[in-house]
Amino acid sequence: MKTLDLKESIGLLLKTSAKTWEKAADIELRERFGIAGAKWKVIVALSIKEGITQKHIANMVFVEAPTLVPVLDKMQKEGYLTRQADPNDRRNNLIFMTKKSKDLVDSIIDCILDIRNMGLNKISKKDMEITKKVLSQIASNTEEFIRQKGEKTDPDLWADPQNESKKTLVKL
Amino acid sequence: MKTLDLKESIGLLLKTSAKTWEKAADIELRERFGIAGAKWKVIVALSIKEGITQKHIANMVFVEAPTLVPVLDKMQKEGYLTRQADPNDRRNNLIFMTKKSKDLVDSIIDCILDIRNMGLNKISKKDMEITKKVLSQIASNTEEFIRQKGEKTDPDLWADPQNESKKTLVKL
DNA sequence: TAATAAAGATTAGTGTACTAATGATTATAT
DNA sequence: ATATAATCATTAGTACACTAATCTTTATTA
Repeated sequence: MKTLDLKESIGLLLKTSAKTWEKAADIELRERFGIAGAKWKVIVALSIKEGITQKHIANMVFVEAPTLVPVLDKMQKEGYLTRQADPNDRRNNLIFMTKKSKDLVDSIIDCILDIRNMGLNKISKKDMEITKKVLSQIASNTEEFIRQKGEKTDPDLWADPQNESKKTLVKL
Repeated sequence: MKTLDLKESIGLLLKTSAKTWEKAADIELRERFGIAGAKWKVIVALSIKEGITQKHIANMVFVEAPTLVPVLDKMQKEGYLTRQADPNDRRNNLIFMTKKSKDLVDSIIDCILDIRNMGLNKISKKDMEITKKVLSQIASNTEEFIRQKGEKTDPDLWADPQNESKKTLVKL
């Protein structure tokens, strides 16, 4: 019977470092602003462009639309954003920031940059560039594989004019 | 108001590549053996050492003990493993493989290696080494940060004699 | 030894994320 | 022009992962 060191599994390595990073960010954002979970990403997305659809936000933060619904519900209830019917296309909800979230944007971005500095401590710029390239290639390889298996892989991402083609993602 | 390119967020890059990798692995394992989700990791963990506690398996696959309970329930019902009371410490459930899962081990490991080859396509050995080092450093940085914030970070991992000290994880 | 603490498995509750299906609306095509 | 297809938001259902709390059993300690 063969055996395999789970600690050598790339998938687990990716998963654990992603999980730990997210937890650190969550702790800090919660401590400074009481913002938990996926909320900060929505605020940053809206700081880039307001009055966009829920689908559009979902693409920007790399989740499916239904995942976002309860998040937006809660954020709306807590006064971070408003939903407004699109007069030009009544299928759309257009999302706008409130003063409460606009006032937070700069501090949140500062916080994210602090977390980034902390997380990348002792890592050279060059090594980080290589890592980004490798992770993009991994994402590209596995996405292509999934596509070949006939399943979908955030296809709206490439179609979305807000995101300037596949090249942009690979640069990630 | 500041702004920040979400595509430059390390956390999101880690999360998306981890997610896509996991999805690819899930598709392939499900297709070949009908094994979904976290099951393969449990089988690989047991192939390393049988008759271990649920807590021990949880540590090996980097999840909390309660997360594993329903997974093991299902695997037991499907005949992949058995739970046996530990005669020396009646708090423990010792987990053993069945013939059904033993017969699968070699094929599962082959499959994991195939997925690894696919996922790492076009990535040089050297770049991958650097990436592993960087991801380990990121995990180490963020874990240290979380610890300083007074929260726990899989502490059992360091205490577990099966894992040879912190160095092992960093080598990940 | 008796009280207290710790540890393993579990349950309950929450959050996150997915797919599939639905209803409303808009686009496309015959 | 009308039928068909596609799109957005949402609901329902499933899965997974976490924390907190409980039960049982074992360790520690006063």
